[in-house]
Amino acid sequence: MIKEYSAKDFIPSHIFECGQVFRYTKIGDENYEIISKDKKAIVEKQNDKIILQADDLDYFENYFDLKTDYSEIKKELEKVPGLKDAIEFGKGVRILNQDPFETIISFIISANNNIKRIKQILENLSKSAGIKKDGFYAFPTLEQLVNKDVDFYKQLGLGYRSEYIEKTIRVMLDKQFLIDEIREKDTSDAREYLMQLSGVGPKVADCILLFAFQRYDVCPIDTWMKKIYFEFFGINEPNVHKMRDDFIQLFGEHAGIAQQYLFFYKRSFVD
DNA sequence: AGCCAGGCCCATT
DNA sequence: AATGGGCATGGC
Repeated sequence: MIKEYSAKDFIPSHIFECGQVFRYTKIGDENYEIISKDKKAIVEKQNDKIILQADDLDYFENYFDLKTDYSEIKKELEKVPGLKDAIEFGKGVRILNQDPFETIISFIISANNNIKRIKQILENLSKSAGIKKDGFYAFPTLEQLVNKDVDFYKQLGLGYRSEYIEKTIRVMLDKQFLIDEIREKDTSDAREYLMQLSGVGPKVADCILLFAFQRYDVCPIDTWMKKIYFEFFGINEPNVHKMRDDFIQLFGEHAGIAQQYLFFYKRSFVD
């Protein structure tokens, strides 16, 4: 099925290459293939229209969060000194509604890793544990990973993160961690709950909350945000926790979205 | 060749 | 609560 949408506040390259998601392939100018969970879509921007092609359009309408008005959010954030350039640069960024399980596993793997290799590992994982669909491999489910041991992950190149994934899968299987519990908690409690998982620390927890639970009042502090901190506050702050608090105080309830504009902007100078 | 990557775990203080 | 060392692997 195929359907058209307004391209207001929607630029595929900004959405996919701002670091929130890994299973995408550029197939042309503002034309991307995206795999989420066990579904695939093709997205292309043509002038002021977004053309979306997928078997499950409902899923991807929610995935792209088409109901949220980013003009309002950007208007608020632009008032913060130092954000305007980054927002202008990444004006087509939207925060996706990603699958919680896939996001948890993906961002455990993302820790102290580079994006190119993260993408490769997630493809390896899908190919070797997910089911084959029409022309792609679905992301593995919890059930498909419960029988995998540490060596399985090591062979896929996960390195020392193999133990984290294996433990996390086991805890989920034992029902000591329930994804649905997260929705019931406020952001702070949800963050603590997520950090029970092996391989989930403050930064990964923030990414999961931001990318899979629409919690915008977080601020993932990675190596890039550490570099950006000095530009905003003029000091070299060694305490990551304080950095996060300072950013959230400055950016407000949409700090997580501000962080995405900054991450995308800062990284663009390297690539 | 050596530093770095969307950091976390664990021991120690 | 906070600090510091160690860590698999590969991109650049």
